[in-house]
Amino acid sequence: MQRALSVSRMTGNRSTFPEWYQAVVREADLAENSPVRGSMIIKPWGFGVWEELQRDLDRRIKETGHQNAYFPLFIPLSFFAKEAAHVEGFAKEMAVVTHHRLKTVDGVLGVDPEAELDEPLIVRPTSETIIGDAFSRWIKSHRDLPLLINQWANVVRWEMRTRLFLRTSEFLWQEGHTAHADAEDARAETMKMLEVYRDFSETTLAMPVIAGEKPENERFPGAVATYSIEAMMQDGKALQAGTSHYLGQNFAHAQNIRFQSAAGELEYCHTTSWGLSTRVIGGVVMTHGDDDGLRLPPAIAPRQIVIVPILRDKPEDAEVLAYGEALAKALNAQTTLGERVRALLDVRGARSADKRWEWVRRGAPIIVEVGPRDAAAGQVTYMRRDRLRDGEKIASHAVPRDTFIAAAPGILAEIQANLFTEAKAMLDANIRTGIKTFDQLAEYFGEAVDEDEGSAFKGWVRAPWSRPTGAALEAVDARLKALKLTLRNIPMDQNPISGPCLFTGDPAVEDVLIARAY
RNA sequence: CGGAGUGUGGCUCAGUCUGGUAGAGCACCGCGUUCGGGACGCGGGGGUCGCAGGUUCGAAUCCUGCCACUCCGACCA
Repeated sequence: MQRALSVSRMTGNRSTFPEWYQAVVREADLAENSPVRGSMIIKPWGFGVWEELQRDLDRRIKETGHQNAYFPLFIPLSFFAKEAAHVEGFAKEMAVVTHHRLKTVDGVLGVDPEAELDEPLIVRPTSETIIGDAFSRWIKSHRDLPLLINQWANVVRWEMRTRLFLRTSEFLWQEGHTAHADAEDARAETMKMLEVYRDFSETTLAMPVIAGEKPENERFPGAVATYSIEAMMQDGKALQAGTSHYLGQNFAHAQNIRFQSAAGELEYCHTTSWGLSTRVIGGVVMTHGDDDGLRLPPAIAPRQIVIVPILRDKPEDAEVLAYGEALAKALNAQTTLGERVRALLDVRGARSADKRWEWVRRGAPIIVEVGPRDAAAGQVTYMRRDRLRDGEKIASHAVPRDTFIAAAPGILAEIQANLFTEAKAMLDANIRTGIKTFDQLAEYFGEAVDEDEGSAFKGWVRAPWSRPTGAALEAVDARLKALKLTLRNIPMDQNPISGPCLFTGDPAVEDVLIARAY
């Protein structure tokens, strides 16, 4: 039997994992590279996934009291320049608009040198500055606070090296921006949205994560504190899947975001920002994909149940189609995971075997076949994408039609839970504790990293540390970098201190996560 | 921007060393037989061989320069 993909994800050779990832993205019709360097085309099936998860996250954002708005794509350079650390952090990765007109000279189309802008415009890499500017005008009184705004937008960061979904020059995301009267309220907001991301990731994406605070060297430019959720991919590397920042009064000072307190004093706001991007689609691929392609959690599958009719260009086809249509209708009338079931009868004129495998590669959670025999017997034959194979054999189940209709919402919920459970087991089993010294860490991850061979699966290490800062932290970072490792975050859920600092030998204050990362 | 590799039809690649009418498999179109675990036969469409120069009677092939992509670094959601 031919396999769905020509590359396997689990070969023991890490260098093939990126190839497997790209194969799944392509074979599942999620996205493709575009003619524009580093920018991708998100295809209908991939964008459908984005729309489903966007709808779910948008609901959560609104339920926590935020309102959507939209701010400009272009940010005046002067706006950006107001917060020093922010400028420094993004200076190397910005797209800049300098002209507003083209001109044909000697038959060659080029930029009109006379159309230079007085002030360059930055294509937003993030919108703290342009939204902060609006906040400075919107906020007058303590009665205007908290101001809770979110926008869905595209942003551009001029990355050196790009990968579909995981890192593209242009990507889609939501960015929340809020202003508060005091630090306590702003910090509570930061933590609240971190928790929204954690729950969204685990419940909707079925992607288990570790939520925690980023060490100071990994902070968002201009932030006082940065928090992240980190997910473990099937190659053991960490993917930062969402971030939430407490910005203190840094941006408020830079942009004059002030309010008059109840006591009549002028005070600077405390602000936050938080974002989650199309990157999580890459995370879903690398969390749930297998050697047959993508496996989508039902909550974000554009089609949760795909019915493939077995057609033979014969009169009984009409009966099969009618049977399939009635089945789709009955399924769509139900709810699962709090929403209408999304079932599709695939009536395209392709061979049914090809259609079935296309839906396997795309990750449709349940694939149903209905043929003349099913129609005659009043039954359906279905397969679950999360448990497609029993060894080499495809595991399919024939059940009475009404039984299936009644059971389908529950099966979808079970698939959703099952994908999470599988991924959670993988995460839990691969966080190594008990490493006491840096030498042990180096030994564990392999001191010499062969660039061609890659290295075997290692997962993450969780170890006590003394939370060094400044130059001491930079030294730690440099030692880790030599092992291609990074500090991921300091988990919110802390264990009792199990020993001295892995790096310095000083008394530890907490655990930190160490991993190779995307 | 550094290191390595690759550019030949939608995809995977052969052909390049040794210059001589651009190929294969899959995909696509037509017809027929099929269809319940990735069909088969016959016929067909589609490529200025990454781009620009050069050498030559003749360049996918040799030379020079450039570009793009992939992987590994640096950067980063």
